[in-house]
Amino acid sequence: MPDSEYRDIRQLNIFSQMTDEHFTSLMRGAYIQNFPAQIELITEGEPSDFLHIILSGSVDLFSCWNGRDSSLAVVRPISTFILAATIRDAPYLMSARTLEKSRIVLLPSQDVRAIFELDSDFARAIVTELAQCYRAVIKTQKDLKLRTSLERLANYLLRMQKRSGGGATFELDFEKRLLASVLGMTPENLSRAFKGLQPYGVTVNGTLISIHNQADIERFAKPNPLIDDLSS
Amino acid sequence: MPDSEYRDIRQLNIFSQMTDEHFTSLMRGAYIQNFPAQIELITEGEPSDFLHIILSGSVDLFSCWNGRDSSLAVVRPISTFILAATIRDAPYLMSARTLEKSRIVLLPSQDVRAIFELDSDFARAIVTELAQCYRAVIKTQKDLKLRTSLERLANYLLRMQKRSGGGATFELDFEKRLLASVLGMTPENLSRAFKGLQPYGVTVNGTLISIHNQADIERFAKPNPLIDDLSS
DNA sequence: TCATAATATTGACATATATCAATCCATTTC
DNA sequence: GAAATGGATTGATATATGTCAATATTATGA
Repeated sequence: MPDSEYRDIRQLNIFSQMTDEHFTSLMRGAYIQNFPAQIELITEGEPSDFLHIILSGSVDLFSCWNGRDSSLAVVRPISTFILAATIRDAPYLMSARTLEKSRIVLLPSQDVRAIFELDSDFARAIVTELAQCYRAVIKTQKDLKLRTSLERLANYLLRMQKRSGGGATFELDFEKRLLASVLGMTPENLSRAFKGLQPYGVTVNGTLISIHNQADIERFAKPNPLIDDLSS
Repeated sequence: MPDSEYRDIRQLNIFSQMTDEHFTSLMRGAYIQNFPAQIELITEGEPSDFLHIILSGSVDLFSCWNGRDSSLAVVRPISTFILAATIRDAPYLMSARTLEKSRIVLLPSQDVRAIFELDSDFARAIVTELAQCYRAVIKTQKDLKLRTSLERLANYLLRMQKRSGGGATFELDFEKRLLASVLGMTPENLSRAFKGLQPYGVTVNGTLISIHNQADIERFAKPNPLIDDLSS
């Protein structure tokens, strides 16, 4: 593994406070791999053998039941995923597949749990991380239960706008079919939802979104930090 | 606080491994109170001043947005709630209200965080707890996104049946209006959903549920441990 | 015990969302 | 560059779910 990647991983909140010795020991057991697009990295229900770290590319976390499937989240660099399953030594609740060519680090779950027992700063960092993940899912659940699909789309666009600098135009960062699934709707409905936002000054051209009237769309979307603030 | 309650709290997973000294110190700062029904204990958005422990009664965790509201969970004894907000020193994401007369312990969040820094066994116990909470919410999200309301109800009934011993009849443990909100539907729709399960051998009489044909309802509900197992 | 209030149910209807089929459009592949 | 592929859009329609109003049922308190 190149030094720059090693340092990038070290700077993740979850690893930044642990001792050098423990970090080195964790990394010694790491596998690093480049995966092509559309590879299933993880299948729900299987034992959680590895904690994953995504260094480049993007990964879709999804789940299937009774012939249906739904995307729960898209993970981007640099972050870990499947932490809770690793810690609890429990089966994966979601499957994961690469959306594009992606570089992934695999840390054996056993090693992670062993260091977790040894290094209490690592344990505390995991607490903080899990608490944040938990709160993120609660926010998603509120989004799903309290909002219509049109409202979810409007707020999603405002979050993306903020994340990409706040300008009037920005790009969607994955295809609409996937976005529909993340937002809990069908692709057809997403198309119609985009049309439904036109009266509020939102236009779409391929993956390019333009917000012509910020006040209008915000008045409709009513974004709320307790649902839409990604941090905190 | 009576000794028996003190011991009950001590036996919660999150507290059972910490030193006596730290536990005693935590409990010294605790407030214990009996609340009547329908008291709002917590309001979303406010700073998380206390970690709550419910000793008796029941508490509804809910959230509001744009004039709508939805119940996210019902908490029963003996357990803690609002752990993630306490740990992150972040605002509550949900409100909480007593559903009936309830006995609640309030632990100042500052104290919890202080002991969290001192006692690494406590920190590790919190990791385990948060990982479980996280996985529980992910399961709920899968339930919401992958199932229709009829399927959610069917699986909910199967979970309750299991929890109450597995017999053919059992009681709902809160009113249907609340159940509807927890399941993400309206009370009217819940009524119709109960009717919709009759062809699968489910009958309802007030709060008493009877499952006349276990195989039939299971064939319809298709329960899945990755969604419906409360533990793991 | 009755009176009152709250919850639950039902029916009629409106809206939201999904499904299916056809077409359009962009991209890839040869 | 033409064909082929897969995603995106559109229209027609079906289904699921929500809303409103009326009534029934249950719980509550004087």
